Amino acid sequence: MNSENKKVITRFAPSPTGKFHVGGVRTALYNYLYARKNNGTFILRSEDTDPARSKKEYEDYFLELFTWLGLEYDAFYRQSERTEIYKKYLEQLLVEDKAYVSKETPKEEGERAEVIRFRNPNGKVSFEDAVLGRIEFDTTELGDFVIARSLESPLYHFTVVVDDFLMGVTHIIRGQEHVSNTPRQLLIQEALGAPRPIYAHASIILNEERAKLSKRDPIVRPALEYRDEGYLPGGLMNFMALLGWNPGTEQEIFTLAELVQAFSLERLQKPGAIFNPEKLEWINKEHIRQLSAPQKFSIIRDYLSEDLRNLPDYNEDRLQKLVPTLIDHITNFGMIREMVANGDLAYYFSTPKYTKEMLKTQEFLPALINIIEGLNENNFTAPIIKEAVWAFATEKGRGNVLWPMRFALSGKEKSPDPFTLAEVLGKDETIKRLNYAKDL
RNA sequence: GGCCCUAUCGUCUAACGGUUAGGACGGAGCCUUCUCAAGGCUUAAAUCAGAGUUCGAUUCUCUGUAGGGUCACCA
Repeated sequence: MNSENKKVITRFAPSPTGKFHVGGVRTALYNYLYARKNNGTFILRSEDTDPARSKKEYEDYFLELFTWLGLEYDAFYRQSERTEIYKKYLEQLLVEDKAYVSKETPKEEGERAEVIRFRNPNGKVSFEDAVLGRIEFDTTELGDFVIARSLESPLYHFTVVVDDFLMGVTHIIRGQEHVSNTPRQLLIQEALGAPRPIYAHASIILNEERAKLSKRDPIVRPALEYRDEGYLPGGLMNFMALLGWNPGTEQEIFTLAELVQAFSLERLQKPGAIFNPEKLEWINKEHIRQLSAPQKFSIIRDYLSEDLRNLPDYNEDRLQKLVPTLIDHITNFGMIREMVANGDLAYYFSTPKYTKEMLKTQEFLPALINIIEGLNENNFTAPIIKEAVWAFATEKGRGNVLWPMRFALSGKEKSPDPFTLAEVLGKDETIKRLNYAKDL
């Protein structure tokens, strides 16, 4: 229909009127992916034309979010700094009588006695949506809608159209809640003589009640909270990408770069998609696993508490050995914090306290200690320890040997297996704790 | 209510008009196992309803039903 051969330019245009919610991450991502996929340009634009609701801190919020996500934009605009530009086009429409100054009776506080209304030609408009197909509207019901409070105070529908026009935006990818806004914007475009971009209205993201995500939903917290809870940006984006889009293959785990390669407008879904937190957990876990060992280590260390670090036996060699075990137990790094709070980590760095009854039996501890004494401390790994202890444990009843061993090392009803514990603790510490248990 | 959109397992989804309707998450079971996880294997689970078109409808058309979005001097 148009812009087919032009360089692709997409934009994401949040309004700094609140903390950016996760739902928006998907729209931002799709615009980013499509631009990158086509070697195009991705623009970030702050739609801060409402002085009453826009706040700098909210702009900072989504800027910080973009940094965390690693979504690089090629240009950044602030609509509040473009008043003169809008004014010029407003005047043009006024001169051409495509808009007019209208006398009003203010109904609410802050309303003006005079606004600028668009002269609606009252016809039918239709457009070809990349995901929804042909959509037709009768614009009569829209009336002569307001496009500006005054020459210096333009409203959303107007600024969006002017900016998309001036910035050369070729593809508008946004949520389906915007389809009913499209006719107004089409009308303004025509009045301005602006080319029509391609629209792609992605499915709505729903909560468990099948309603659009709103601020009150516990899962749609401000996007940065996902960072604070220990989700990886790649994991979050991977999950969001799959809400309303699929690659057409059975691949489910993607890096950002892979998403860029796989993305296409054609595979955007029509039906609304429910935000499913369990799948996020799984996807995030897969991303955690793909981290390098040093990355895992340093992130885990960041989630440790001061108290834990101050434990008498705290040392990072031991933490290093603990990493694979910890990674196995988490789907996000916030769970490390929980483990610390629940006391599931303290025993690695301080001698556990427990009573002799909890060991169930001390009978086989001396023999067990003997076996472990015989192992080489430089090759003290879980498989080797298991191999050394297994036959003995089987002979005496595994629960009679393994439970006291594990308990002596952890002081916990639940913990990783005793061999893993022993490896992390090292030979000396293991024997020390076993002796303590034996003599209790 | 007007206008607009949508309809495949509980969820995310796949399927040139011809498939035993596939995969994943979650669930269940089994294996492993001193505990808790992880892991491996297995398994249950869906085409909203009714007409029509067609040799043949998940797929196309219509109607119904259900759900959702949107109706600002917000964006």
